[in-house]
Amino acid sequence: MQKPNQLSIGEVARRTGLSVSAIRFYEERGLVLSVRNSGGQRRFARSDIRRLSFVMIAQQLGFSIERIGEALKPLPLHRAPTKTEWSKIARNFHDDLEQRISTLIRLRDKLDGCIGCGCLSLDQCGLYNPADSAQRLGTGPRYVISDEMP
Amino acid sequence: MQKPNQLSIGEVARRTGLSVSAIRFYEERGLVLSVRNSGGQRRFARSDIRRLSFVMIAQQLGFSIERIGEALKPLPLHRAPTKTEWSKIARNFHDDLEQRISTLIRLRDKLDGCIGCGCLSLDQCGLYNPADSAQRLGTGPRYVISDEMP
DNA sequence: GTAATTCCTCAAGTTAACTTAAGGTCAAGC
DNA sequence: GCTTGACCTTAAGTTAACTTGAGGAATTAC
Repeated sequence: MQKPNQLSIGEVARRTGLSVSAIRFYEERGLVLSVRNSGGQRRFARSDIRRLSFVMIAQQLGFSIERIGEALKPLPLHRAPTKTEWSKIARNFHDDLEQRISTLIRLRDKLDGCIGCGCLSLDQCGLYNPADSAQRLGTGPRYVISDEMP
Repeated sequence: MQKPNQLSIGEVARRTGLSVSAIRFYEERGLVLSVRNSGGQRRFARSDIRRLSFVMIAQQLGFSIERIGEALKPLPLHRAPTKTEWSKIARNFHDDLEQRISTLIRLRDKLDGCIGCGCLSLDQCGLYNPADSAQRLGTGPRYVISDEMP
């Protein structure tokens, strides 16, 4: 009773390499959408494999699933997107990457300037600039990196 | 009863901009060491301010506290480190940064090559290579990105 | 027709890097 | 001598991205 264009979650898992639980999780977060069959089981479209592949690639590039969800919004759910639609998204990610790279390079250069100077104190070193940081890659709370005076 | 070279945790917090709880946490993780006064309160050395500043800088560069702890191991606890000692560590971080940058650049270039090609599938795209990824920047479990067959 | 898979839905656990809260002690000022 | 304010400890909460487990239906395989 499996229509040709309807994949079970297990099949999608096998084809993408994702775990079943991860796919359910992605659906919960709105990255993919499925329909249910008469027995209440999920059925995915073939095009969702590509969609999920994109999710995995974007994660490798270091994007959060929230960000990826944002990026995927313009794509149609449950219909294969066109090349143009994909490329728009890719270009968007490119710019983001570009920015992260240059931030990192700036920081590295500053570190180079500082090696051996022994000036490691926050007010002098110039390396410590909370504003343009590589921050927010870590996880939990990190509420106040800003200035004092509450 | 505060000796000149003995700072309370509150003072260290004020001078570094860290929160008191963060400093306690760092101590627990071995990034700094304190002694206790007669009443059981922590006393830090002046040199710990610079040590903690370094921790903050390293975090901006995107290093985990575990990694930072490793890096700080060769430094003497509770004695101001020499310039040579500092610069050795900085150089170490530099190499690490260098590597992260080139990985990111490689990925960006691949993305550039892919923009608009519409080939987003894991086996074709060349963008999806779990091995040299920007991975492990995210947080929780991420046990299996590898191949199947358990 | 029944056993073995696969799937479903919660609820709770995991890591990292801290924070917040609760309940009590220490130190400094008046 | 007492009242703030700073400090202490321990336990539990927070985000992200999932996993693991429990208890129960739906499918598939023989």
